Amino acid sequence: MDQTNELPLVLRSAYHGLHRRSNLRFEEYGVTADQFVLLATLARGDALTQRELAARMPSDPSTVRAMLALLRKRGLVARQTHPTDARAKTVSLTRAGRQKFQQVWKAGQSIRDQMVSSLSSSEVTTLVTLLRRVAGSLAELPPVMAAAELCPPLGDDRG
Amino acid sequence: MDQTNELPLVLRSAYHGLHRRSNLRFEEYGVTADQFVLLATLARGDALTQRELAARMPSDPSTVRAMLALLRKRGLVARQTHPTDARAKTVSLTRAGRQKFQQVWKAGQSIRDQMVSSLSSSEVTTLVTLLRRVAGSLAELPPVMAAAELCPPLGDDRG
DNA sequence: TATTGTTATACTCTATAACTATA
DNA sequence: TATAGTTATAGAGTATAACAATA
Repeated sequence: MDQTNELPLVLRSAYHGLHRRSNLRFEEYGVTADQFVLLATLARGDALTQRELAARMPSDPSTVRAMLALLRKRGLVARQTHPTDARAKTVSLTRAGRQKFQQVWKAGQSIRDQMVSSLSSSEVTTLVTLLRRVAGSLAELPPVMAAAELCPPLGDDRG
Repeated sequence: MDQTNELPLVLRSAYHGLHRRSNLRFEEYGVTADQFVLLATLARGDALTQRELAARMPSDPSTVRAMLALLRKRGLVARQTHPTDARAKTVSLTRAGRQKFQQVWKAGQSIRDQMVSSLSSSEVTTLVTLLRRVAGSLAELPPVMAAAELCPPLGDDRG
């Protein structure tokens, strides 16, 4: 029997559980689960432009902007003008932001442990590998669709 | 190397891609990805109470209530008073709701296909199995934690 | 007393469109 | 022309607390 039909719902269940539990656990630190993902992404690769940040999380650029406004107000992230591109701004963690990230990372350890409590370590590796492939498949629009939607049918194939 | 640390982020990436793509695809049908999950849950087990519905999706009861208000206004779901419990109300798909669900289910097929395009069928089975276990581990509060948070340390073990 | 659902309320995330400034 | 970011705006999901009705 093909389990493809069940994959979306079980993926949602797993993510929802993680998200909900993270929000509860992180509440005392004053950050949401999504804000933590932003902090974690900056901790991995500092001084990203807002668009790079959005692409890596992943999230929408305008969503990221709204999140950054909240985090900046709280002094956890700061902006600098991009060294070579005057349009762009780079974003990085402040000292307080790095500290907050480390605290929350530590607070989240029990959730990560819980999450894999019914998996062997090789199963964890398998799961990460398969999820990475799924994420990759869903990341960009498939070229066929993108092309089909951009180009109306042509009468001939000049050009 | 332990990949547990990466699991949350890659789980989020996969889910985010699915969610975003579903919202785009379902837009012409006037339903969101989350509303579709609600319709799908009712399609599987009709005449649920709102709490059962929330538990199965999974989602928060008050979130489900807000979603139901939107879907009821559009004639896709209807409520009946529970046969034996006058407090409760059961929710079910209307004729239009069933039809909408089938349309959107069909529209989502290409997303489900895309999602597993880089997986063999046995890998799909493995992924569903592992995700189901992760979802189960995160579903309820672990008894140890729940007990620890409710009960301050005792000086003796009477009772 | 505990539970189902409602009401009121608020915040976060998400996303689009029109716009400015720069490449 | 295309891109980075802002502004304004809107809607959806999430969640809590106080409340009424019922078990």
